[in-house]
Amino acid sequence: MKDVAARAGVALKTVSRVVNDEPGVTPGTAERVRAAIEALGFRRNDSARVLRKGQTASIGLVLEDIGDPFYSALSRAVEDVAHRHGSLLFTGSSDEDPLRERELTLAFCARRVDGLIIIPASADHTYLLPEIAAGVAAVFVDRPAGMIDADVVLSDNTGGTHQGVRHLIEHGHRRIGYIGDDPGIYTAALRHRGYTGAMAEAGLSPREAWTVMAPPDPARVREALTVMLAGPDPVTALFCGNNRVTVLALRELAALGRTLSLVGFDDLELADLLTPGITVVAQDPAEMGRIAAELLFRRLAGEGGPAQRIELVTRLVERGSGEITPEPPGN
Amino acid sequence: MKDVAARAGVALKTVSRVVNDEPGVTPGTAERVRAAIEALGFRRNDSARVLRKGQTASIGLVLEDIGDPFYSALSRAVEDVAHRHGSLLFTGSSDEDPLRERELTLAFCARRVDGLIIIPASADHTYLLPEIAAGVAAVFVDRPAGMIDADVVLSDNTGGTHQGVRHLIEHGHRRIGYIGDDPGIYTAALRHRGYTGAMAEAGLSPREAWTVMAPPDPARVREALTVMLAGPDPVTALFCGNNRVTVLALRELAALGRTLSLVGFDDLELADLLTPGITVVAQDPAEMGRIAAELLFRRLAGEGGPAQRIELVTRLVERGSGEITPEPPGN
DNA sequence: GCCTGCGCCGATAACGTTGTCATATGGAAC
DNA sequence: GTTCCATATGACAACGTTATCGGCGCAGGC
Repeated sequence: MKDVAARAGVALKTVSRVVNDEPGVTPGTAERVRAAIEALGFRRNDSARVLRKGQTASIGLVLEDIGDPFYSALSRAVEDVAHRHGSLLFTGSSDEDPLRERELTLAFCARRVDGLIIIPASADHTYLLPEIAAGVAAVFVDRPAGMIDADVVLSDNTGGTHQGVRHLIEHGHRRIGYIGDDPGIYTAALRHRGYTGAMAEAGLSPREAWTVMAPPDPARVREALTVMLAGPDPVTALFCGNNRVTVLALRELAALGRTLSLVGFDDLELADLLTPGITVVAQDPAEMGRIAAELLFRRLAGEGGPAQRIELVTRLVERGSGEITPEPPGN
Repeated sequence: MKDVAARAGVALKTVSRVVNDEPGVTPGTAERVRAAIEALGFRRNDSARVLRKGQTASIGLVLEDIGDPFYSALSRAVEDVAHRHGSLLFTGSSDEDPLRERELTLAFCARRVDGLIIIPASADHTYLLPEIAAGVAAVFVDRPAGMIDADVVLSDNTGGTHQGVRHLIEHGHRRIGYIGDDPGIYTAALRHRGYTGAMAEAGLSPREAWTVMAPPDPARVREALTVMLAGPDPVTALFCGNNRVTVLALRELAALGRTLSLVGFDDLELADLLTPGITVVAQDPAEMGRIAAELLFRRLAGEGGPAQRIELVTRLVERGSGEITPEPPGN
């Protein structure tokens, strides 16, 4: 910038004015400066700008795994909102590891991001308190923050699952299995609650062996299905607590040569092309990302008020309901 | 940092030393400094550090759409490599818009990223020359850079398609349709070449109406299929130039109530569960990302030498080959 | 002719780090 | 006791911007 000033025969500050489109520069001078910029291939160093201004025009997104379609859709929506606000986006995957989440988040803070969007892996976010006090905005998505009061955008996990299970019940199913994720995960626990609620509401008391809650794993899913399908009164339907479980269950069912009426939480690409079609409780990851990002930027623009908790409804997408086999005789 | 120094009764520089684990600080002093850091909730401002050191420990990734599974898998691999090298990752989606690609790239450069990984949307990357001269490393992925000589990691698009089409031919197909993306896209053009090559090699001369090259769009795919399936000699097999086309074709075929032997470029989640199974020419996006990122960091570590061009082989994943209907009698 | 106000521009001080060099301190060697 | 070296610490400049403020020229009103 100094070189540009020298070449254009003006002061540093004048170059700065031109670069930032500030008023108070004669067109002639501005033109000379622009020519010098062009000639020298000058580009402003945003690091220095950040240092001086205190605002970085960037936000950080911490999620579980950018490779997962659910999160990548969410990420894309966040990026679009950030772009509209002239912000760049840092992304990082925590792999569901609280330590890594913390590392990533603090690394973003050290870069002085203006705000954070976090899909929590940790149950304790008090480590963020100094940052928040220092002015960083944070919005949590998919799961609430741990031990601190913060904005959060959620899906109606319990209600959605309830609706999905009721759908199965209304189609005549009585023996319905449930495979969910690790119960330590917030969403997994809530969805499971939706299942037990819907079953209880219908006066059904599922066997203990029909519920499996564990990190998705082919062997475990296969074993769970084997148990559920054994004996004289096997399950006739299955609810899967997330898309990874759904995929594993479909694959293992195919391997076992069995089919079940299946409802899954989270939509799947191609779900409509499978036979039988898979009914799903769909979240809208893009909408979640959009809403969270917009809330973040409202906070950054100075919007006050207490922490918000926004819960989005899920949508039951019925596919191939006709395929759901009615309860076989004998029950 | 000044405050920390004051509270610990030491000079600024000593705090800096402690923060950076530099040698030459008595354990006692270091402990006092650490206590002050803890008490004040101090965290180093990396913007200032960047300004001073000239290295940002961050890289930028410009891709077409982070929401697309192919790119998100690639992105995840890049992130992992970056993490191993202590770097953070900026990501941005260009939406196949050259202007947006340029904007994003230059914004990353203004933040002084150490390096760039770019999936090009533009045919002219001369705008990067000043940046590269200034020391930014750049590796291109999936498509080569335009008008400049730069490292690039590619798939064997032509060879992969050739192999996929030959697979169909070996299974007895003679009338094979091709639906690809906009021929202006590098990969789309090369894949199409693989199709024409394989057909010619087998002495087949496909009708013009059996090839459609255009941005994926449901209506257009449906129309293309209608034409290909009309008349006394309809196509018996179809090659789809990328996963978006494959999905559209599957959907439209289902709507038309027809099935075709289908081979697609790019793998699909759940492709194994469809009936008939979909044979694909699989790229490994994670591998591409990993290799590109590792090359980038080698360049950043000072590795010289001419620009590299790395071409990765594709893998033909046969699924449900039994389902491929042999050429009907009459031909 | 002098003062006032306004529009353009420049000098200088920050922003929060780190690199360089100088200084203090203490112990070992003579 | 003096010299010397090593080690711990500090003062200060520099990184590349932007904010503040002041100066300078020029037009207009008395």
